[in-house]
Amino acid sequence: MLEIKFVRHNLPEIEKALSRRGETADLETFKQCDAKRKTVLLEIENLRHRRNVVSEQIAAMKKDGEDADDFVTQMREVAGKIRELEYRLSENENKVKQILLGLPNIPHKSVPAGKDSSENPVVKQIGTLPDFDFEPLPHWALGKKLKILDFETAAKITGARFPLYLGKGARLERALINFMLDIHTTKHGYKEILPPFIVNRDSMTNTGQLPKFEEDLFKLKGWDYFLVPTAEVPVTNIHKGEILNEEILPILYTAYTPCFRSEAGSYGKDTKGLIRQHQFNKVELVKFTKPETSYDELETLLNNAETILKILGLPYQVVNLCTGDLGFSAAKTYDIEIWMPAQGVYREISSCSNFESFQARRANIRFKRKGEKGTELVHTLNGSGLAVGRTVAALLENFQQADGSVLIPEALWPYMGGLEKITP
RNA sequence: GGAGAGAUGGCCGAGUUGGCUGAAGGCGCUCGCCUGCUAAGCGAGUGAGGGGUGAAAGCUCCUCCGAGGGUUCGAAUCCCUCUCUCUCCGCCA
Repeated sequence: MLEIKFVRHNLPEIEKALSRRGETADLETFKQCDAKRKTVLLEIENLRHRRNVVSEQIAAMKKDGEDADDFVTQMREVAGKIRELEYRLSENENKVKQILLGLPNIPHKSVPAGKDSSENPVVKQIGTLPDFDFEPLPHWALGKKLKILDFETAAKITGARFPLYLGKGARLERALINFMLDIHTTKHGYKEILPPFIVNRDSMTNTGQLPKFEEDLFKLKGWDYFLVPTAEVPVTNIHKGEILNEEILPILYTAYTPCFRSEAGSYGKDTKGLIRQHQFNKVELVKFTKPETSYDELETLLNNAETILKILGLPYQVVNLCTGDLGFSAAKTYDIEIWMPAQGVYREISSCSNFESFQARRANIRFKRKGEKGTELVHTLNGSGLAVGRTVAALLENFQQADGSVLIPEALWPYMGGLEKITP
């Protein structure tokens, strides 16, 4: 959410930012309701003041045994008027709030203009692409041959777009989760979190999934609860409503969770393999920072995620999401895209974003500077470090051998019980 | 699932026959004093959000005692609903 004062005084800029993202909003209604809200509020405050003063007077008179009936009658009328105005106020406030909740974040000035993902500039490319002297298989075919992935059985158990890992495949997934968490906690200074996998509506609203994107979520029947689409939601909400001390910032959390996404509107896209599933595992990085350091922290967050790929030896590129591709809550996002040789494309494996105060304002996460009065909103950031299923897919495809086996990166050997290679 | 207790400021904790209590007291924190050092001591200050006014310091008004609603001239205090926490019983990984 953007600050109401900012929106109020920068309507043209908001409009411009919206159009850069290819979006629109009903700013005219916002203007009207906001103005109305203010005049009504002023009127209410005046009446409340009068009521407070006279009520005190009534108290004094009663104490002295005087008759205050006239004042009481008067105030009865005032109370009625206040009630009426309060109703009108809340009507306008609700409209204003709904519009505010529907406004996406303002892109940072370093975000390039563009209409969609095809216009995301590549920031860097790391690693060398594998050069096969045979036709590389897609990971789903490898998974089947190696008997470590079985999507047919998963479909039998649940339905389409669910993974079933078997044997070494299950072990590999678990190894990667532990490996990633270990790197982030021991090398990068993050604190490990294991959060609830189900969250309430308030938490989803704070991070921006709601109210706009409810159709992307799995909702529990009979509860106003949702399955987490990313650990970002429960972890960011750890500090909701809190006023943090300056000294404890930045706060760095890393968390493994499964992620559940309805993938509404993506039918027919990436139907094969581990790329687009209703359930996948992810290790997430979350930061709470002071405003002046958040963009530096975004760079280190990106580096922390990249480190995983560097250690694993997987080739990737980093793109800077353009205005048209930027997520709703983000002010700036880098995507890390992993090379998938069988398809000959780069696929997103991590998304690292600075939300500035957008989520903090909704979640009311503030901090206090030492020796200064008042509070400020923190900046929140997060990024995948990394999506585990897609990492498995990338490992299989990039490290496949002519004999159908797949080499396991050395860093994972201890996590695989010494296994260096998966063979059919 | 059954029975009961509770939710107050950064923290602890008073306040429920409704009326100068935005909230005593303590801790913590900030500034000053004192003090060979440390500790202790003394003095002052110290919630948040919003509005008006002002160049600013400030002054002033409104709101907030888990959330929402109600009663009342007036509610932290009374009533209702919800959420959460704790205790006991039951059940259970």
